[in-house]
Amino acid sequence: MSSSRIPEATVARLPVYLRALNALLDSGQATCSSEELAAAAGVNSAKLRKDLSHLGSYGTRGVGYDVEYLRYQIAREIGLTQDWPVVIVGIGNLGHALANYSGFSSRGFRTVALLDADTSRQGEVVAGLKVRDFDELEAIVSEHGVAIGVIAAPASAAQAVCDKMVAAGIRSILNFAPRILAVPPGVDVRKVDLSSELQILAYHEQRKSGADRVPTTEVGAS
Amino acid sequence: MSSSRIPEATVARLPVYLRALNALLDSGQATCSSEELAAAAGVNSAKLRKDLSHLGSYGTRGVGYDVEYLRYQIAREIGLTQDWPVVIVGIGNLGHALANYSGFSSRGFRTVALLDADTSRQGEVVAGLKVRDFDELEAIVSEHGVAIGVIAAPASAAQAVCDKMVAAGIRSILNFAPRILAVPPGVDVRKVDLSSELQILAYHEQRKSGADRVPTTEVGAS
DNA sequence: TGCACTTTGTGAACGAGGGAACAAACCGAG
DNA sequence: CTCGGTTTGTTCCCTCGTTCACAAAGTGCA
Repeated sequence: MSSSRIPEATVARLPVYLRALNALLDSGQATCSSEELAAAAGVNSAKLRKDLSHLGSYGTRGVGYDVEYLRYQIAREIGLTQDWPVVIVGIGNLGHALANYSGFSSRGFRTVALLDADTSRQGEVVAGLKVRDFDELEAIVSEHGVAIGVIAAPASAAQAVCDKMVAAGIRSILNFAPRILAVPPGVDVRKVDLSSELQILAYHEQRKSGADRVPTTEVGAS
Repeated sequence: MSSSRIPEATVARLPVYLRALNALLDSGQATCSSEELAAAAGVNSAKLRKDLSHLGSYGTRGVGYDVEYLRYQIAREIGLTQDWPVVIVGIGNLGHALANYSGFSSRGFRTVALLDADTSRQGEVVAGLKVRDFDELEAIVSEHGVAIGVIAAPASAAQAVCDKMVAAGIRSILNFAPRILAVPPGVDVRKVDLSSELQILAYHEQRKSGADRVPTTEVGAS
């Protein structure tokens, strides 16, 4: 059951478990039960145990999980025991925030270059890195073996940036621009869509407050 | 089939359809087929049609959908025909980016206040709004009828900010801090987790490049 | 009007994910 | 060694979501 394929939903939760384990480790806890870890991760314990069972049997019945050991196993499974060089394209407001975000530079990920097509931004130093020209992308990818690219450019430029990234050999893209990206097979794109998230909240909020205003009782059969 | 409950997966895609329709409208297209719209939204046409069928029958067989009409219907369904006042708490790098992000201020959402507990940040003007003290949250929420809050504060402060928001009457929260938030029933939280997204990409990237390096053939039975 | 053609809306099969419940395994006391 | 208590790993079942395939409904032309 260990090295077969891990369900996508489980993969998406592994980073959450990892963060919860780090927090437990910081608080000095050596072992934890599935109940404890599940509470810290915001899921129920049955789901947690099933998720972990996809990686292997890393717990001890009657005892629980060794925090440090489990943390390492999850990190290894995700691939954080190796170093991932990352390139960020588009150093506007969002690009600045991402470059300075500690979660990006720490723990397995290393920002090796900040790029922008706007010459007025080039040369500026952000988070210890000088902003370089977008045309240098291919050279940088080759030099550092970059596999992951982050697009923080405006929507109008996103597809062009994406195409260049793919041409340069990048096969995993994190896209912050509000645009659907077309990529060839074998390239993964994950999008972080700020306005979509807000709109989803608005939908539910409308239904919450609308329950006492809009009756929706049009079912009155004659 | 129109006004019953809409599946969560469909709700999550409605903003994508809305954006695709806006793009079509900008390019001057008056009608579109499900195939066209699906391509623009990055889904297959069967899924698109089923999603739209949950809202009602807004298309014409043999013809397609009227872009402007469908756009309005989706916007109404999401709740974007009304105005949603929003408060952003935590005006660091990310808060700056969010405040300036056009997708937040336009189209139904209006940022009414930027708050920060750090006195050194207060008074600064960002995106036309002066940064105010976090303690003013409750007054602002009452005054503007704010239902949606955005947390861009550091992880260590996120839960405290969340609690204050809930106490002030906010029932929908968009959380950018890397921390699981505990909220009472009736409050919705959506999280945008930058480092999780990167880690998920890393996982898949590892499997892609690992296929020719790590054999994973430990199945050799004795 | 009648017919060929296009496109939507939906029914049904299929697959993935979630939750409850339980057997298997481990610990520690006596 | 045995037994009670605890916690994991797994099985079963149900719900939700996706995809296929097709009938229903419209258009335009002869």
